[in-house]
Amino acid sequence: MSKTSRPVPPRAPTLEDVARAAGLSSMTVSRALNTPQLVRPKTVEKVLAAVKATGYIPNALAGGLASRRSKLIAVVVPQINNSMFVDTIQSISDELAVRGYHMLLCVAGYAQQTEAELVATLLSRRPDGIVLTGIHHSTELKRVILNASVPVVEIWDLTPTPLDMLVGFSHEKVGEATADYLLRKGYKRPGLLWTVDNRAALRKSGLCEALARNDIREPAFVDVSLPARFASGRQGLRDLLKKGSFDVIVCSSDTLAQGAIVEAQASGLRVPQDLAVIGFGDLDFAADTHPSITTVSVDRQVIGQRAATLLADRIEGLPQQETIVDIGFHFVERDSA
Amino acid sequence: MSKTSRPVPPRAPTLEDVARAAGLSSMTVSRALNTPQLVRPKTVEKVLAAVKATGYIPNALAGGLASRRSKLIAVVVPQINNSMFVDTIQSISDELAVRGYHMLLCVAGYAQQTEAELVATLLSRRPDGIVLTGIHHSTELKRVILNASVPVVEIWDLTPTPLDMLVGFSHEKVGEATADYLLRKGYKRPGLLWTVDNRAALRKSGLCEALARNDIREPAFVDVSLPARFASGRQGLRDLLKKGSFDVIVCSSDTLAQGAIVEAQASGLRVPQDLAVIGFGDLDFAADTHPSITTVSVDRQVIGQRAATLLADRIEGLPQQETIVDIGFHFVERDSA
DNA sequence: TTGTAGGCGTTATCAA
DNA sequence: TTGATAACGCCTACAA
Repeated sequence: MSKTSRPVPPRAPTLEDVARAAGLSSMTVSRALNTPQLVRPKTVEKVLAAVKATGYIPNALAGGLASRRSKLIAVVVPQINNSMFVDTIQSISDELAVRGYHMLLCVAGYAQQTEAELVATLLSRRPDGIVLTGIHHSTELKRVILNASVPVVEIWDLTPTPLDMLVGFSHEKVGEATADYLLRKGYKRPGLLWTVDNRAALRKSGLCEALARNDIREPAFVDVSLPARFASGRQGLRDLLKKGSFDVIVCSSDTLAQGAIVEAQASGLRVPQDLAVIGFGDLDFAADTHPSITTVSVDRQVIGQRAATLLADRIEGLPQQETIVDIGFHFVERDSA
Repeated sequence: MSKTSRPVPPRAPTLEDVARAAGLSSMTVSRALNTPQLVRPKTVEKVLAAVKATGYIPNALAGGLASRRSKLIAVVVPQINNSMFVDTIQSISDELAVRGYHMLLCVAGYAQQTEAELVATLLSRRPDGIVLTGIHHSTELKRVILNASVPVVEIWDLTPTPLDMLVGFSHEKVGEATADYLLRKGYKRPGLLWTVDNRAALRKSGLCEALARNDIREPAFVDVSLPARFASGRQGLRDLLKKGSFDVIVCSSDTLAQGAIVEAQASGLRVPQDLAVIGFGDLDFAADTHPSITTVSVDRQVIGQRAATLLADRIEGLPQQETIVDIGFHFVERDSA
């Protein structure tokens, strides 16, 4: 009165179970699933039927262990809830999905120590590739990652000496382009509303040095904590206006610019006549605010798409052209400055 | 003249390598790393030294295969670049990190078919738990997921019959609360600016039915595609104003509300005197726009935090209280309505 | 085109 | 407290 029929297997069906059901060897089933072109069509059919019958779901842990390819890409970003990065993350995810990879997403915060530790634990998943945000990493992280000899793409920055591959643009040049615009438009008294992160700092120094070369000395600025928010833009402008008088406010992101514009208007200043405002990023609202925001456009989706493509190509041994990609940027003149 | 010294092992060091370096068995090394309290302190020291010396990084694929616990949580969301979800994702990620799990993030789009397929491939990673957005899933998805008998948390919605666990709130009630507010404030001619997703639809029907019970018939509305954007708010209001005249515009998100407010102001309407606007979500800018946005506040971070906690507790066999969590919401009266 | 043998790196289990 | 052995489920390599 005990084990009469099936003892109800509590464990998930394996390749072996499918093979048994199909009257084949497990190896043939594996081939039918992964490289069907190497298997007789009729056999493939049998296998697929058996898969459906058994409810088989492959075990990628076992597969990855055996094949040494996990089909996993680890992505490390400082923050998710940051308008700058979400679009990039989404496009990485989309492109990876097309290529058959899954995305392991890790939020590192802006502390280097944390990033090094995170990457170490991520490597235990044996990802086929890693995406890192930025190019400033602790030596510990570099050591670990180079030692693992896993393909890496750094994004959102530019350097002639990346760890491996890179997709980004020059933040210094963004700063310079902004300075050029200010000079061309005849602005003389700029004020800065600036978030405190590495990339923003580069844009700031590019801007300030270009201004200095034209005899405009270090502008007054207000630091803003991350992520950039509308409210910080409003508050930041209030703080800035206490420090002096300005004809233009340059913001390290459109979100701050949007806040600054509203704050200016709320305090009776006309934008751009009384106070001009410049943003960065060309976020989706920038063209539609009132006035629309003069800003620097960066294709955040392309960054993700190219990064994912670089990794997948490298992993799959496909020929690669450039592995250092400057996606550039362009200045967008609108109504706010 | 060949293999004199180390033949440079191209493969990553394994437990075996560490064991050799420490003069122990691999099993002891494994214990020292995972359950140090079961190993003599001095032995643990030796192991840690050997780990550092060899540069050992555990292989979670092998570990997961052997232990049947992957320490991986799969998270499925419709979109990342959607202000509503990012905060939840970030808090899931944060909480999971604390608990020692990694997050596999998948973007499903809003098509059910896609979600079912995605989850099937996700299950091949043998995640210890899954987070699904919403409660509307294809029967295929339900079958697959129940069959896998993996802990599941559905988020951002409420139902007495979840697949497993659930953290959310009632969208119908949000709609009703909004209707109550409209009635209390004496608004008679509402117009709707509404995104086309399941949850928004629930809020809409909750709103419309409550209005109907008070003899206000189905309001005019304009559909907006996802993700909700500032520009859609502006354009949407233009479209809506062609359909009739209104004393209040109810938006399915604060982002739309922000756009609608700017559009109203740009066309000479005072908010709220000429036209009131109500949003949803209490996004970070809602309190600081001009006028500030009357909206419904939802703690998006708590959703993520609770979801992660529920999963981790369940996985680790910890006692659980409620597995259906209504985090509620509250109406926030500000200046726009 | 299909099958066999062996190993991927870890942990569960039992023994010492 | 430590070690030996046998899975875990799949894929590489080779053989038929």
